[in-house]
Amino acid sequence: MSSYVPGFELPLRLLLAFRMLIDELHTELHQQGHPDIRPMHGFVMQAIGPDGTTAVELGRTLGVSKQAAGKTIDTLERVGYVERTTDPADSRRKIVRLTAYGMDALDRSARVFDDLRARWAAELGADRLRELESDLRRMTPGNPWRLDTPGWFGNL
Amino acid sequence: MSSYVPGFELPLRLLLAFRMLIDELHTELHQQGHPDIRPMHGFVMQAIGPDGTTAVELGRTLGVSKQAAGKTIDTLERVGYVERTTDPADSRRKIVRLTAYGMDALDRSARVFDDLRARWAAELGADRLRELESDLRRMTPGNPWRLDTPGWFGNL
DNA sequence: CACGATAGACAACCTGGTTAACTATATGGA
DNA sequence: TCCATATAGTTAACCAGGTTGTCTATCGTG
Repeated sequence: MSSYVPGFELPLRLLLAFRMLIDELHTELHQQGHPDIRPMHGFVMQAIGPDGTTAVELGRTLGVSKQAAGKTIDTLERVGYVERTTDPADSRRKIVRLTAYGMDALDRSARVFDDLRARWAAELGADRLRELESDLRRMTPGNPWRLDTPGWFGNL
Repeated sequence: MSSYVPGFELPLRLLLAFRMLIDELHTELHQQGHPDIRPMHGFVMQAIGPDGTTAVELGRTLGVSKQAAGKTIDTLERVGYVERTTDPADSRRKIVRLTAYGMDALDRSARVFDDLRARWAAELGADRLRELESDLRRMTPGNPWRLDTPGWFGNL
């Protein structure tokens, strides 16, 4: 709105900064052979991890029901980012694993984020950026790898 | 997941910080007579503004179709945050205005965000917080009142 | 070996987005 | 003045992704 309230700016700037980075990442990925990737996919693939996981476990990690996790896996499978294999040790379980294409998306994401961070460092100075990260780390204790973001966005 | 990639931390911390503020805001609001408010409502009510708006205009502001804006208005109307009145000057238009209850939600949000910012200042020091905000402002040029967040979240 | 727990699939439902089609009303130019 | 065009809002059909509940198959243990 028009009325300037200092307290409003902090959350909005944090969100804008996040959106900027995510948008730039995906513009890059779309040009680098990943036209179908969406921001959510990155979170899910991070949650799947290098060793694979199951729908139930993925649901717990993402903060959604196992059914919702199953649907998400369906989507990623259709795009070619994951594949399901049955667990030889337990025929109830289906292990979801990243494909080479999926791992490529994660590798490229890491590289793009590093580039974007370097751009921030060039603009702000390396010291200021480190301070910014340190301050954010201080205000958001715990590991940054909380991947329940899909569940969180769900009830926005 | 486990492999530490510096570039990944920045966006994740920005998002975590945003989520923390939003979650704390809504915990507060739920206890202050707004049990039905959801994060999205704040954005929409900000977009409606003190003078009211129409569904088409709101859709443009939020970055969604006029039909989606209409549905959102329905929801907010049901909860009691907005009311529709017909424009006497143009009988096609229906002006959507915040109710007193809706304005109360915005007022309380502003106060809670100010409190949260004060808590950050107490933890980080006022100078560091101002630097953090200044750095974010520098990296996210433009006004922070881009309210197309609902549309943006839509295709996450 | 039977029973409780677990993994996954399926169905029905909700929300909030989309596009398309339709009605009613304004508006501006011939 | 009248008609063509543009605009506001509603409705419908569809989609994605979340929910809960139910069902089957399999595991593991007492």
